Amino acid sequence: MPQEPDFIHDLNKQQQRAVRHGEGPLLIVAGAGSGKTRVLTYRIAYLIQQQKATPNEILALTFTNKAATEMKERIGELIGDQARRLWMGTFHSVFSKILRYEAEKIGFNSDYSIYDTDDSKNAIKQILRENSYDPKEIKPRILQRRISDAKNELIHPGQYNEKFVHSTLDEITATIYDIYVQRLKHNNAMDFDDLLIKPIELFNKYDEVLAKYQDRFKYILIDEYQDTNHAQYTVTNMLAEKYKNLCVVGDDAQSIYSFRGADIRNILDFKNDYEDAVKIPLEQNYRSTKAILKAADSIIKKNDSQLDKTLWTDNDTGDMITVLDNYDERDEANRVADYIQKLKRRKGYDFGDFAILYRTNYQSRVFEETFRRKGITYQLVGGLSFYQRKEIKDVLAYLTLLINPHDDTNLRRIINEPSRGIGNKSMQGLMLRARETGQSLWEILKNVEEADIYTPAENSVKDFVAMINELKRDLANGKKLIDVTKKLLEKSGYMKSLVEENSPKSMTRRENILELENAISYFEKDNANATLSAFLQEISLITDTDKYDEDKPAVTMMTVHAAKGLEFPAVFVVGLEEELFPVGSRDNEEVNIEEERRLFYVAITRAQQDLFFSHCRSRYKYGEEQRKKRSRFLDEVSSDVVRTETGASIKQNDNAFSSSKNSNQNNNSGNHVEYDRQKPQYNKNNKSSGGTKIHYDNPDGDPFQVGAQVEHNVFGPGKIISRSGQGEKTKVVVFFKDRGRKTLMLRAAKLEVVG
DNA sequence: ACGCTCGACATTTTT
DNA sequence: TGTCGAGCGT
Repeated sequence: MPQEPDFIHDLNKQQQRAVRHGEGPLLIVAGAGSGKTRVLTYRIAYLIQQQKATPNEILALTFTNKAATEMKERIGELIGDQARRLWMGTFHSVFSKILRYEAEKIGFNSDYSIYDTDDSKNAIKQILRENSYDPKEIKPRILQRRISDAKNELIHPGQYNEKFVHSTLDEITATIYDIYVQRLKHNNAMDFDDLLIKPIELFNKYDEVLAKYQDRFKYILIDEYQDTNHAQYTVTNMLAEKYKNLCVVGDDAQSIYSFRGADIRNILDFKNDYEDAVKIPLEQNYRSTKAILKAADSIIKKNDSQLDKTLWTDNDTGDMITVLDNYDERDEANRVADYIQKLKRRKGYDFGDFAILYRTNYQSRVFEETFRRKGITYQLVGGLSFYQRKEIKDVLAYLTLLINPHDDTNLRRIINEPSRGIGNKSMQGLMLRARETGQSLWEILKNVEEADIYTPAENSVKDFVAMINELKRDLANGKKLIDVTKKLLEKSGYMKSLVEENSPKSMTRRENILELENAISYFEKDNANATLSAFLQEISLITDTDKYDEDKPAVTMMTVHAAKGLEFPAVFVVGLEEELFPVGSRDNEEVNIEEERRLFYVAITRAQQDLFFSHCRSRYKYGEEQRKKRSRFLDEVSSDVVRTETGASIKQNDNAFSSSKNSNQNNNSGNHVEYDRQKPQYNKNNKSSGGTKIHYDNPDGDPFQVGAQVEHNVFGPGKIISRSGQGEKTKVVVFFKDRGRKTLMLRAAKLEVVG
């Protein structure tokens, strides 16, 4: 056995144990900031260096491309170029590669399309229409969700029909599920869930295929194991069955993907699944101050079930966490911006040291506007990804058609985009014919004269078919992808119609298409034998989260989900209000409050030095102003590590504003009361939560009351946020639309009430 | 067949 | 506040 590499000494005792662990199952319970990625990368490098396995005998699975890329790079630094031969990537990308080799065995072809959530929804909507359901009554989103859940639980349409039908909606789900699965196969398409469950089908059907991959993968490592769902759990256990060299890393406290079917029991029960599993906890946190860690710990303690572990740190105590109490989301953004500028001056921070974390993507908008106005550079991660934009999906649909013509969903998407006279009526006829003959839409189009449709449309179809055929020929003749794409954009009239539209929107779309062209060029340059098929499958699995650049000197804005695994010197967790964080329920689904709490825990533990919590008393939703109660999580945080801006304990700073004049129309309060009833200890433990003190007098004669719309001769229009003092010394804080918050003496300021 | 206007409805979180 | 689909007029 070769001598141990020097790099092992970079690690602490527990980390070394994890890296040195030889054969057999291994569970690493890695608390936040405990050097988990480091252990994984070192372990892989160690296995190779100790000649336990060659790189292509190691399978390492992550949840994001970003994590995979980063790990690959770091392993490369330890062992050099051979790192490139590792089987490392997201579950979805690794299995989509395996499926490309094996597709024929399960009735697909290796050029299969990958449907994202939108494509699936479209397919479902179409199926609903074909079966005389109204997509307005039966929402495709709900069905897609149910179908996805079933798939991840490995419940086939037949089983679903037998065992899970208790209501009308169940019945419809069973029907549509069955047709949906057939339809995707017919289209030679797989959705995200298929990429996980088709390998299981494959392995169940062909022992020798399973044996081949079992033999190949001597060591299997899984990151973020707490986020695996049943399908992922099953497929990895199948693969690990021979050698049982399965190493899983995770933290039950950071399980935040149950909405995607992630089952926290997978990590909690690992020791039951593998009796001889070795469990190694990583408990030293290298990331955060003691104060931040204490806040995190006080939150996670409120949850019932968790693996036993205690995080500790040698780091400084650090500053207390500051709670920002804002009037509304514009106020919030302004003050966060001010704090960023202040900290930058005082502590020598760079914009790249800050992160704004929120629960939902739409919250980013106000921050973007504010930061642009104040000259703060930022990078937005997530939201609508580049590859989900309409124009990009359109172009990709054209390209998909060139290799997978039977993909009706993508064909339907672009057959009349730009409009070329093939309207709804004609399409109805063509699709009906396709369904009756069992052929794909493309086959009907090829022989369009046999279908009985209007002559002008028929001619357009012929032109369309000719165009696609020509492009297919080009591709077969080895024409470069980028040239095919450019020709396609020209021949289809897609570019022309954008040029003619000549709006700001169409300009952006043209720019995006140019960016796509660049991506294609790069792909061709990087991959000697680049195929269109490989390109399309690769980019189907790219998300915007992957393009986060940690070296960019810009404030990062992202959801807490997207921030998992990252760290920042200074973090603002914003929008800490009831019904937002924790989120409000939807579709009658119960909110998993423990998961929301874990999410908050993840948010807190991203911070290294400085942490801020922020909440608004009022927030616009769907263009309407809503009163907000501050998040229960603020009351759950250990009160000796948080303070208000003035240094006071937040416990005294009650939520007076939202319970004043508008309390009777506050539609959140009902939910809150209900929560209190279910969990009376919440009120008992946190005396501050139920107060209904009225802070503001409301004498009729004085129009300058809180909430009044006012106009100032210099500052312009605004709204009174708060009011203090008596008589001549009465002061008001006004939030001006253009100038932000100002404190004014009522007596001196020339204020007028408007409206 | 197309394009415009109006109204309904939506915001969790992601591969 | 924004997007999407239905309905109407051309």
